[in-house]
Amino acid sequence: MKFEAVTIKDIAKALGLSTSTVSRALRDSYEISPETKKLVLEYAEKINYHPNPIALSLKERRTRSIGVIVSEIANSFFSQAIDGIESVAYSKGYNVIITQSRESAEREAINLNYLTSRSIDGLLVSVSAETHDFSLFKELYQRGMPIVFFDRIVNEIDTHKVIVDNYKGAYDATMALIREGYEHIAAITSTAILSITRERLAGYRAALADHGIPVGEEMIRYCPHGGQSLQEVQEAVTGLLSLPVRPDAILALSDKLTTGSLRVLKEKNLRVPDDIGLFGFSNSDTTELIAPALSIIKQPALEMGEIATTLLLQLIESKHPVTDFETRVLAPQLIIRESSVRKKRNAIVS
Amino acid sequence: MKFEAVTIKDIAKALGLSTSTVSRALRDSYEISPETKKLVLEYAEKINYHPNPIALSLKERRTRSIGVIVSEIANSFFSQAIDGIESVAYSKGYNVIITQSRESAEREAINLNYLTSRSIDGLLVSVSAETHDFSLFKELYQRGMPIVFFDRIVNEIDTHKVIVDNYKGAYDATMALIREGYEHIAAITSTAILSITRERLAGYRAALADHGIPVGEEMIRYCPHGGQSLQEVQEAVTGLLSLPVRPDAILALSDKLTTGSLRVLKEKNLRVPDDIGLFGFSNSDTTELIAPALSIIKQPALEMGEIATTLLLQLIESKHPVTDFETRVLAPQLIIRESSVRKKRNAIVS
DNA sequence: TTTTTTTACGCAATCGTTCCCGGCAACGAT
DNA sequence: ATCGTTGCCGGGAACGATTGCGTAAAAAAA
Repeated sequence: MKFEAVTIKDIAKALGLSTSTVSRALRDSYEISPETKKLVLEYAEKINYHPNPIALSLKERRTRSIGVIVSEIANSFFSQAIDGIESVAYSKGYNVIITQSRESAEREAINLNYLTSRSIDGLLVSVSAETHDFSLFKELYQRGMPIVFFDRIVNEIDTHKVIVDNYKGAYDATMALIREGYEHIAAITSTAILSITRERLAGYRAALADHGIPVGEEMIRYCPHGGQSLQEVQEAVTGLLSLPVRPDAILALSDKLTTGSLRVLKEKNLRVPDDIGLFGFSNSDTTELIAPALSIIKQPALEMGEIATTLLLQLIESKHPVTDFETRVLAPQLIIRESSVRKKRNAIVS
Repeated sequence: MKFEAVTIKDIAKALGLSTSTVSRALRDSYEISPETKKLVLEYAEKINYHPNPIALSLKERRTRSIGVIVSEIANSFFSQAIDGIESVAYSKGYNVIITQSRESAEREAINLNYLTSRSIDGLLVSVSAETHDFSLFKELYQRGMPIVFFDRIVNEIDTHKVIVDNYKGAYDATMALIREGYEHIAAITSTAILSITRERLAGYRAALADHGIPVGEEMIRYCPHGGQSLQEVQEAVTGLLSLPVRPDAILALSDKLTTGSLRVLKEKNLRVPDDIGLFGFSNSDTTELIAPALSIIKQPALEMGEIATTLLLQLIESKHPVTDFETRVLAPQLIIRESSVRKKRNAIVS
């Protein structure tokens, strides 16, 4: 089960040179005569020599690999983001090590430990819904590990961040519901500490306030595990429906919650959008095929992954310590389809 | 931008010992006195020592990381499989390096090169739809790289493989369509060389044959890029619909093709399942929400990833060369919903 | 011809760790 | 008093590559 062996020593031995000479020849050093270079290069090519990246890592104290922590790979938003991360990383010669927290702070900590013990050069993080304590990240960051946050960011840590304009996304979606005549708009979201929750709720609240609609706190339901289990969503929706003033629309603030809410509403035989409207954040690529076609706020996930990776690599490869950090805010895409449009009309697939 | 430094040398220096002693103490060697061990272990704990995995890799000639090549991460089947791969790998202390071929043989070759040059210990592969030439894999495999294929396998290479009973899946789905009264059942698939295409088509053909239905080759359409672009699917479906005997049902043989076909049928204002039935392979988790609720053949993707990884790690960690290989065949799950059930009935969400 | 400079290469240290080989006490046995 | 043992530990060579420094021979300058 051994695999390959050809090293610089083999070349040196075969050609009667020293390893230093071979190394320099391969790196095209000026100290090596053209003939020797040619000799070495041709021989290296012939026996299919490739420098051992492990040895290089040891010497240069860098691994050319970056770690990624997301809550779940099999989630449209994250798999699209990883897509972007991967393409940028590989094009620059880095590889990507992916871990998932499954919305658990504990697993997140384990992954963090694992990744750093594997000596990565930098870290891309979208924190879990459960994470209340950011001290692990802070500590790591202060010890010099380059970190870029995306989507679910940590405000207390001053580094590059990539997000979508969550406030605007939620504001516009709520506006769309209001314009459609919905009056009692509820919100379902994951945990309250999450940056995306705060920003999106703020947009939701602002839109209601701007229209003189009172914002009842009972209209906001939190799913501690981000909708990982349907039960969580069931409880949230059921709670909303049993309110004195029953909501006539739901704004779901993340991917899993959007489809989850629809599932529950269908179970309860409620017609969307007539009995109750639905608008939600989602990056699933089948939302238009769903009945009713879902109105969604879509994030440019791929682009976010690309940008985050580009920023991280800048951080990693910068000679001087970076002190000037930026937060890239991308525009969400609002797609209004059937689930938020009250009056029945012919299904015009947008 | 430097990150941590604490090595075995630091411990040795601080404690007035040699590096060999410290190393042995940490590895709990019998040659070290209990007091020294205690001293070393406590100090190591105190200064938060972690062995440098790079140095170990160099010494042990193994990296404790495995490479993965799939066609697309943001595809339900693969993201679920990766989920399984990840969980097994991490539990055994391996990390996972993921690459995607995007159904291109060229990108696949590049990734293959990249992964091997990063010295991975083993490889998990689901080949791209375009790959005609398996010589790169063969060569690599013969040079001693452990490889396990899953889903889209390479029959010519004798190693562990993990698949689903594609024949049965397609056979049963076709049967279901026949039983429902559909008479002209077409098939849409990706390239013909792909193992899954061959197996699934065989099941499709057998079911038709068993019912005395002639199998017209014009009823089978191939999408060279596996449905990566909708246009491909559009052409396939349009071709089918303009046939002298118009098909009254479509069997889609992969994830992208199933939703793609539905998209095209909707564009053409055809009612599913009344104008035309649809059954397809899919691992998307929103198929039941789609209108009409899709009848699907679902693969146990997570389990496939887990098994493939377990087998690969066995290969990697085996002392003796393995010669006895197995092909694990898992059962697909047939979920019959609305898209393949002709007569209208109340939407009973299964 | 002698001295200086240039050219072209080798030696050895380094990265962090493991492990083979020795070595030196202390101890019991002869 | 001498000889093996045993217990504990250090020196140093690997693993594969880079790189500062030293130096022979060849070329240029004196």
